[in-house]
Amino acid sequence: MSKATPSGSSPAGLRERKKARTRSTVQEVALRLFHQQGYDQTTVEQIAAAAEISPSTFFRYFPSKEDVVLYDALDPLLIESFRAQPARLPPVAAMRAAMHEVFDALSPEQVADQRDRAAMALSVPSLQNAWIGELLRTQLMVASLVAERTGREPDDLEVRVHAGALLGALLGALLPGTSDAAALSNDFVTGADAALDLVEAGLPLLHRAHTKSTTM
Amino acid sequence: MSKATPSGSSPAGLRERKKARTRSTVQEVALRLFHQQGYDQTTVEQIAAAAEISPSTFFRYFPSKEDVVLYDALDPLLIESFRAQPARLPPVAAMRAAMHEVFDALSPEQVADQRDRAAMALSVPSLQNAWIGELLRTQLMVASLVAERTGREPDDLEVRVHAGALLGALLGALLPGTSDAAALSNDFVTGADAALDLVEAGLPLLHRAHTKSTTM
DNA sequence: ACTTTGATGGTAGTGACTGTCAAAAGGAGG
DNA sequence: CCTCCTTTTGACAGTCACTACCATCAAAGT
Repeated sequence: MSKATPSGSSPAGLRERKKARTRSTVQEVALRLFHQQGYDQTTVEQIAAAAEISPSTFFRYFPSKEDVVLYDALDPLLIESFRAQPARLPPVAAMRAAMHEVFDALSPEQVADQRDRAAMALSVPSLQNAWIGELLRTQLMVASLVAERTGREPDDLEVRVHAGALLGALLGALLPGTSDAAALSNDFVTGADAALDLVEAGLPLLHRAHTKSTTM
Repeated sequence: MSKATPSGSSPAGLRERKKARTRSTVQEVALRLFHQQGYDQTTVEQIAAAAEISPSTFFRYFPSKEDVVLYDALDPLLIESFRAQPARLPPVAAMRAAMHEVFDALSPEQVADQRDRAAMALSVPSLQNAWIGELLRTQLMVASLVAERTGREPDDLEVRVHAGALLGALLGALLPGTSDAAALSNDFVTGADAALDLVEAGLPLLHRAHTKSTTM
């Protein structure tokens, strides 16, 4: 009651702001170290030292070393945006719109950071697994969003298969070494777009030889 | 020259057979322990002791604790079968045929083992990630198989997206809690079939409202 | 100022995994 | 059967991620 919010952007108490700042500092420092010496060659102890905190504190901010790389402040935004898309848009279109909305608002610098993080997550084997795991959780969430959007149950077979195909397609496009991909050249938004196009077209490759095998 | 192969099935030297036997013993013992006390509660030391080998030797057979669960002797068979399908079958149909061919040849006991392993891999968080990671590698391989089959390059965008959608769809069907799924009730082959049906049908859910957004 | 709450640093441990080395066991040749 | 070579094994030591547990110290509310 007695306070006017002091410095503007962050509405929360002083304590919370310090926490947020520390978390972001730790992540920055860690990513820098990873970039310099490699992920496996960097110990948590080093990160903690460079960020001027104790190793114990590190694990209070990030449940594991992997999470320093995986933590993405953008995710909630993307979800929110996806959910906010007009209800009648089919899921793929909504996903496309959400991606554009979020990424277009980013500074080039932020986009570069995103790409770096993604590149690292995909190139380091130990991170790969964790990253994909993250994607899985995303799939489940996307499934429930798709469910919302189509008025079905989140554990409906069609919904899950749909979400899986959607995510899998995106992943396929983003994977390192995909050729067509403007994905690699500029922003991966372009690559993702291309993938979504394919899904919308019904994965044409599938139907080349139009063999309809009965359910058995 | 001087020896007739003594016991039939395994053509290799005595040494190799012992290795194979040990590996399979270790896996059996480990899975039993995991089933009894849980994955996280079982230490490598315990497994080694129960299998009557040293901890060092354990890691010579399996690069990590996770791999004891993940190692699947069936994978190569599935790949071989997929590859052996008639060339003109579209990939989804080929995948379906391969799955049936391999799983139909299994004893009910083996099928049960498969399901147990899958259930464990999906329910234990640490294993989830590793398992999905394994799937990723599978995706890349499926991509190259699809490439063979369609005469395209393995790093072609369409090929990768296709493989991703295929795997993602399967994953969506197999995920715990999927409702329609005969997947859970009997064999997951049925669930997988249903998923493949959906993909073959072009993911109908997608096209409800036929909004065609231009590539931008 | 006083209390309660929550964040921090330190210490001690567990457990997965790695590297090295010497001993045992498989396999080929005399 | 004995010898030489290769591979497999076990034991030891060490690293590192991660987990309590505890005492200290800063923030928030009264």
